[in-house]
Order: sequence, then structure tokens, then C-alpha cells
Amino acid sequence: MVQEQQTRRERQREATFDEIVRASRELLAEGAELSLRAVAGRMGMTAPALYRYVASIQELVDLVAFEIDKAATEVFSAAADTQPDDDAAARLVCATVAFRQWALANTREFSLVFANPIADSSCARRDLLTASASGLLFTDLLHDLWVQTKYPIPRVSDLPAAVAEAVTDPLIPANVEQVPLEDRGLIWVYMQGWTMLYGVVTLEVFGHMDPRVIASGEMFIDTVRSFATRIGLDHDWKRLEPLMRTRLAG
Amino acid sequence: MVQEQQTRRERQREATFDEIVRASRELLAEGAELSLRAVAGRMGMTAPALYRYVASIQELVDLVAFEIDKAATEVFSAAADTQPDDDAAARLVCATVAFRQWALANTREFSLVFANPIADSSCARRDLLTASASGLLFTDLLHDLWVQTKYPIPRVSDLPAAVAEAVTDPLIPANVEQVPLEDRGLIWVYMQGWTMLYGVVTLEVFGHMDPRVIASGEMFIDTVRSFATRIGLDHDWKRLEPLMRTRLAG
DNA sequence: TCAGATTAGTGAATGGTGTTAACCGTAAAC
DNA sequence: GTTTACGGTTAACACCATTCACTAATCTGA
Repeated sequence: MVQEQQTRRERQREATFDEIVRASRELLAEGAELSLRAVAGRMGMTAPALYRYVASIQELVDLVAFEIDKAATEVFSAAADTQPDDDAAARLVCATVAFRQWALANTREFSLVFANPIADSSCARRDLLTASASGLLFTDLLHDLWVQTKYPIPRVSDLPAAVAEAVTDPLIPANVEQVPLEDRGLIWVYMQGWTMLYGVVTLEVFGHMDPRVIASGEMFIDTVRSFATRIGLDHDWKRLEPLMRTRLAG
Repeated sequence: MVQEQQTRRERQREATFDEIVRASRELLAEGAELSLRAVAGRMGMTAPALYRYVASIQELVDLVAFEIDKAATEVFSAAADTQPDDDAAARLVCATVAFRQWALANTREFSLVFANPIADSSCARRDLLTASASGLLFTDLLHDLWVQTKYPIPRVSDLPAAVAEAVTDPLIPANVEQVPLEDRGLIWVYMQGWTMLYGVVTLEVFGHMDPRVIASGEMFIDTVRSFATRIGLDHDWKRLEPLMRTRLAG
């Protein structure tokens, strides 16, 4: 279609664009700082040339963060796929563990994607956030579980006004087209879960927690169990906890 | 005592030290970046002079973070003190709300104190963390509540090994000398609460949440309620929630 | 009291950062 | 085939942390 009649220049441009984010991610993975000079140097260019592709270093960071999120989501998704389709609970648990393990193993990447202020509310930034891949994955997993088990969710009419508005017309990542308006309480449950997960993992990544607790992962397990009861998985916990622990160890 | 026979130089040095953190906090409050040049410039000095007082910019940041934490804790403590001594629940709730409001009003300070990686585990850093004033306040408030209501806490013997170790010999801020070994399950409850509180507030501060939910504070309220049930305050929630909402609005 | 040592500051310099401006050759467009 | 736009360059500016050599003031001990 439109893709096919790409001019040579456009293809070239896109290729360098890809190389920019690739070089950036390599730098990050090597533990180096992300800087225009470093990125440019790695591709045999000079720093000012990058301004033909990004308007500022912040835009580059946002771009890279978006790509990292996409790539990490592949990992989480693969973790979920180790479990059968009809076992949504296990799939959710495995993705959650994968998220935590990835965060601890790639702390600078985690900081970039999940601990980066969105304060300035620049349009580009918000758009990227809204399309967050990991957000979509976890809402999907939670939705799948709900379809299978129909755990209790609040009625939209019972939610506070601001929340009702947010779940019926969400800006935050959520594949909500598929879920009918009456069941949007599900989004609220998702937000609750995400808040809890985010809390433990960020605390662990930043090291603001007893190192022995971090190493053991007990607070993470405790948090997941807490949310598990919230979504009616108590009866299943005897099975899910060992699964979690093996996943954490491996 | 020792203080009195301070030599002139020592007094001078301490005064300059205080001025450094004061200037740093002023910069932060004005929304400027914290840099050696800026701090030195504000005090009519040059940047290299600051190396007589701190070994690196990171050490300055840690120092300032420590002082900010101390000052902020005064604010949280004052919020608790608006409630009578025998109403530990209300005191805890008010301090919690104060924490959240302070974090949202002073996001860069919050990031400095609570979203700063402790990765390098430099001794100085760890020591400061262990002496975190806000951590001490919240453990105290939770302890007071427990003394008053004796809400259920896990037995240390029921806790996972790593957790038991962490609560009997804590590195993380906690005034635990006063609480006997059998009751150290309290520390675990504290860690759970802190994790939840940290999760919401950090998510809100970084803007990784629907702006309408942030503005309304509903997720924050929801999280506090969730923890309130955890510490046996369900029966009191009818009273505590309105208190929270007035505090959030004011 | 006075010499020697310690201390708190300076200016200059190094090497790093993001960013802007002027320029230039080459590839695309008409 | 001429013109235009693009993608790169170099040079420069304004920051940043940090180190070094040096100076002037203060403290210390004989």
C-alpha cells in the first residue's frame, strides 16, 4: 500500500531511526549512560546529526522507553505463554513474576520506562504512554481471567465519579473496546492491581527495602497474594504460590 | 560540654555546612536543578570550594535528601498532632494524607528522597537511610495504633525465614527497640503498609496514572482503605474516610 | 610570640553534557 | 539540468563535575 511506494530516502531515514534506538538500547544494556554523543559515536556519527531525527534528548529517551516497554512486554507475554490458555490465573501470575524479575535485572531500563515523570504532559509523551504495551498486556490478562472466573468487580455506578469517568473513557493504556460499559469496573480492579505491583517492584528496584526481603522476594509474593484474594483466587493460591516460587527461583 | 569549646573554625565550618543544605533546598524549592555551581553561586562561592565539605555531588544530594526527609517529617508529624493522642487511627490517617499531599506538592523533593536508587550501597548512604525520619514516624504511629487496638499481627515464627530475620534485626528505619521480639510481626505489617502507600503516591507523583484519578485522590483513598481493613480499622472507616476527604481537600 | 601546619577559599584546566548555527555535498524533485 | 531539500559536518556556547596548584587566613605547639 502506502508502505510500498516508500522513496529511497524514506527507507534510509527509517533505517537510521531504528539504528538510533538500537544503539541507545545497547548503551543502556552495557550499563553506560544514555547521551547523544555516545549514541552518535556508536553509529559513527556526530551528536548534532541526531537532531535531524529527534528534537531533544528527552524525546530520544521517551522513544527508547517506548521501545524498551515493547520489547519487555514480549518477555512478559512469553512468560504467560508457558501456561495453558485456559489457565488465566497461572498466566497472569507468570507475567507478573516476569515483570518483577525483569525490573530487578534491568533497573536502568525500568527507571526509564516506569519511573520517568510525565509531568510536562507533552503530547508525544502522553500518546506513547497511552499506547504502553505492558499496560495492554496486563489488562488483557486480567480480562481473560475475568472471562474465565467472573470474579467480582464493582459496578461503574458504585464507583466515585472521577473513577467512573476514567474507566469509561480511559487515557491510560487499556484495551477496553472489547469490554462493555457495564463491566468497566474491571479497569478499576486493573488499576488497583497495577498500583500494588508497581509499589513493591519500584521499592525493590530502588533498594528502599530491607535487602533480605528483596532477595527473598517475600514482599512481592505477599503483595501478589493480597491482590490474588482481591480477584477471587484464594482457593487457587495453594497451587499458584509454588508456581510463583519456582518462577522466582529459576 | 564538647560543644562549648568549639573553635572558631569549627563553628564557621558548621555554619557553612548548614548554609550549603539551605541553599540547596532553596534551589530545589524554586524548581531549579541542584548543581554544585548553582549552590556555590548562591552562597557567593565557587564550585570547587564545596569539595571541602562534600566528596561529590552525590554526597550532597544524599545529605540534602536526608534533611528534606527530616523537614517533611515535621510536617507529617504536625498533621498527626491535629488529632488527639488517644486516637491513633486518626493520627495515622492524617500523617498519611500529609505525606501524599506533600509528595504531590514537592515532586522533585519526593523524587530525591524516595525515588533515589540506593544501589551502590555506599556506607554513608545506607546509614542515612536507616535513620530515615519519616520511616521512624510511620512505624511509631502504627505502633501506637497497635498498642491501642491490638489489631492482629503475624507471629514471627509464622513469617518466612528471610522476613523473620529482617524484622528481628532491621536495617530499614524502625524504632524497634521498644517492641519485644514476639511482636515484631508488627514490622512486617509496617512494611506492607509502606509498600502500598509508596506504590500509590509514586505512581501519582510520576503521573503514570489517569490524571482524573490522581486529581480526585480516589486511588489513594482506596489504597488507604485497603490497608485500614488490614489493620482492623473497618469498623472505623465510616469516620475515617470523611476525615481523609476533608484533609485531602484542604 | 612566632614558626609551622592545617584549613578554606581561589582560578585555571580537563573532559563531559545538550544544543544552536553556519556550512556543504549529495540525493531527490520538477 | 537546475533547484530544492535533506543529512551530515565543524565550530561554538553554556552548562556540568572534578582535579590541581596556589594563596591567605587560622589554628597549634614550642
